[in-house]
Amino acid sequence: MSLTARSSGGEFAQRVCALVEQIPYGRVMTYGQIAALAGNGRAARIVGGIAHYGNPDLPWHRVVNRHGGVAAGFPGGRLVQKRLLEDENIVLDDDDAIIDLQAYLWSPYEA
DNA sequence: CGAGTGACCGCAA
DNA sequence: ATTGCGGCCACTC
Repeated sequence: MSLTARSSGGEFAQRVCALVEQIPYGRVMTYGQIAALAGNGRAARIVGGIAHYGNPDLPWHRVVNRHGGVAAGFPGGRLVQKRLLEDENIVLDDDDAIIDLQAYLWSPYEA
């Protein structure tokens, strides 16, 4: 049907996908926040699962963990994601690949 | 249909 | 400061 790609039929997953897709350039969101906005602040892990099985076209590189850094699992490694974030003018910490959430954390209410 | 799993989060030694 | 453990919920095979 319309959900051609691995769309994760769950409603929760679709909301997560929508939020990630709406993350603007140069901004990031945390798994916990996305999960909370999707309806379950405790389902942060599910967000990661959706990222793995969900639509690969979404800017998952703009999604970071509570520490403001990319977690494992990203295709290529944190170096790849770090590069993608830097490509969006996002400043990362030296080698920890940690970004300033207070500066880049975005929320749909801010839009 | 059932069980396992995970791109997390928070807390405890 | 670091390391380890459990819990929690939805998705996939």
